[in-house]
Amino acid sequence: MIHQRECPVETVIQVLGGKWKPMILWQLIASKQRFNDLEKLIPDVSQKMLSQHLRDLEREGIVDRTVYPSVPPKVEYSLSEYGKTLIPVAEVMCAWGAAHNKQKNEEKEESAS
Amino acid sequence: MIHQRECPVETVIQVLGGKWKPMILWQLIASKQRFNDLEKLIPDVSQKMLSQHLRDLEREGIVDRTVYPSVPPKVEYSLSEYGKTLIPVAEVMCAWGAAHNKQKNEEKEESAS
DNA sequence: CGGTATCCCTCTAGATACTG
DNA sequence: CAGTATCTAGAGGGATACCG
Repeated sequence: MIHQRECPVETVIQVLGGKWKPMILWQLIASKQRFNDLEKLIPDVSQKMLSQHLRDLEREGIVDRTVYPSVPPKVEYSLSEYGKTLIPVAEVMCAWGAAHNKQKNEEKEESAS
Repeated sequence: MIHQRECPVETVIQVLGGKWKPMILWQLIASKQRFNDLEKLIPDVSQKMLSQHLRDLEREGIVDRTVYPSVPPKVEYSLSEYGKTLIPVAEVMCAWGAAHNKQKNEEKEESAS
């Protein structure tokens, strides 16, 4: 499938390539979350970046945003049906990334000995 | 396989996340290339970025750099055996990215009509 | 041929403060 | 609760020039 000059690998990197986007995606794969929940689940993210990344993912059609008109306001973010097509992609990336990290750690231990 | 707080998806994005890295990878999957060949194959890349990205990929063990001590100098870049483990990952990403681009184009055409 | 070195600019992300 | 606005720092990348 890699047969074009403009490789769409870049597309995936753009969609997933914000600092917190993989983490957000991973949390939403587990289950839908409120804004505040995501803030707690991803300790170091700022409100600004969380909001911005969620809006990016929403614009790509990956995340659904549901507003409940209550007081206090309640907003739920969830993986859309389309967003679920990203799960197998994320799994493959995750597997290679985990193996790669493991190998790099082993290299570090070798050089330390 | 997505079952940890620190999702290694980020690792893949870091490894492949330079502006020209997917393109470089794609060219090296096709066949080994000299520095100058890559410059021609990737029209808009600067020498600086090509060099830098190649060094990044080399450090990650994905690309092999072979220097032939001749005059004029000759350097060949090729995908390492380890680097080949990235091919299936790139294929999955490529497939999703292509489908995503296609869908976004269709949306644009709809709104234009 | 196959690079480095330097300068500059833009874009992302963080900190902080404020709001419906 | 769920954001937006503003300012700033730092990394990534481009242009240009030079080198073994």
